[in-house]
Amino acid sequence: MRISELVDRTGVPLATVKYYLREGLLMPGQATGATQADYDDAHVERLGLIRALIDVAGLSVKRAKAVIDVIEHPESDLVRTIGRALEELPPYGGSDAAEYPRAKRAIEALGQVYDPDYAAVAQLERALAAAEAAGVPMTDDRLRAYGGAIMELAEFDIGNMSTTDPADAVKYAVLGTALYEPVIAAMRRLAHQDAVYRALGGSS
Amino acid sequence: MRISELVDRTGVPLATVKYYLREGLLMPGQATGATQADYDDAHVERLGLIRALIDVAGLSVKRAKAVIDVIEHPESDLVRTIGRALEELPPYGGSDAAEYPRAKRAIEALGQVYDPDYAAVAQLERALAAAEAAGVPMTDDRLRAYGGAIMELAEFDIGNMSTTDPADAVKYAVLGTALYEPVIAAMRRLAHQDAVYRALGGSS
DNA sequence: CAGTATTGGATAGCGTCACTATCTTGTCAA
DNA sequence: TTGACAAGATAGTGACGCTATCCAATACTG
Repeated sequence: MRISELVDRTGVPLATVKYYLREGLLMPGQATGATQADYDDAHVERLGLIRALIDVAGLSVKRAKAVIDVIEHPESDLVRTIGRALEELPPYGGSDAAEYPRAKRAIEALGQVYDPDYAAVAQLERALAAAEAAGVPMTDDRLRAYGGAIMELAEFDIGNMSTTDPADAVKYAVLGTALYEPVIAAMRRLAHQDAVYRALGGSS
Repeated sequence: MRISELVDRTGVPLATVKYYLREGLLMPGQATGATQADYDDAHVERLGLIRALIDVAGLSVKRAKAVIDVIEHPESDLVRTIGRALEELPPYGGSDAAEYPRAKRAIEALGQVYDPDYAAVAQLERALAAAEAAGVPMTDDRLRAYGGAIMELAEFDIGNMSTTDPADAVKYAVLGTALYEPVIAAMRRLAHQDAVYRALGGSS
């Protein structure tokens, strides 16, 4: 299809499609001449992915490109590849303190291995520090309650991951992380409302 | 304390503190003269909250102000007040479609009440649509697994909410939502890594 | 085959945002 | 009384994510 049809099918403005092409988020079409190129369903899908990463997952254009690059060119080492992609996902790590006391305590309380090289450790530290600074610190009780529920989530995710195709596993892991976090957040908010509603016996 | 001490204690640059004052995020100090004002621990705490909302929860300055306003001046109707604050939290709802088929199906599958007026319904719809568009659609299996785990989270949260002091409840609900979502996201990522690590038998 | 439309490619501009810097005027403290 | 600091106002900055315009080279259309 021509670029105008791609624009029509996705709803993404022409100028923006060209911008994504320039930035390397969208692969160029098959050139059929000096001023013409063919686009196909892969381009439609890619635009969907780009918008999902930018609009829903909240990534910047640059980080979205990094994530797409990782998915397109996975390394042989699965765990490292996924780790690399996850570092592009928000929240982003600023200065690396090399010391994450809150995160360390939490992780060890849950019986997990504490490895300060994981980007998520720094993320957890900052999230915990922020909650503390704002006056709603993490308690041991809550840590235990959250830990159990989150283990459930994680075990389902990992259990459903393809172990045969590494490229698929990377895509699943990265998109699963980036795109299901908003799903989980929304579901939690709804569950809160439901719980409050039931706690109040259905009255406003 | 003087403004310079506030700057030193929080690490927030002077120009930025003035900016927050201008924008109404930070309450003015007690004026002791035409060019002098006193700041106290409440100001230090507020700056911590502002940075937590902006840097960790990812709010814009304007939305952070809206959240702070709600916490400071809660209405009598608890549920409505919390709802108002939650709409300021990302991800933000764009055009209201009034029809949320994916979210409706999911919510009813979990046995909750579907009310399209909740902002979180639109958020869930967009998150589900994005996952679908990106090629990792929500399955019934996953919905059930997530639903159970998330109910656990929500029940703990609501169970620990103060039912006596409305102002406290609002603060707890809003900050709990805004600041614990990053905590949960980080914990899930770590749980993923832990699960993969154990699935691979400890080898890299 | 003339004429209009469309494309790819390049470049420049725009609006928002979150600061940041400067300047003025007043004031406190030594 | 002098020099550092403060408040308040205003303008500027750099990044970001588009968006608009131009141009030359085709491609369809009648």
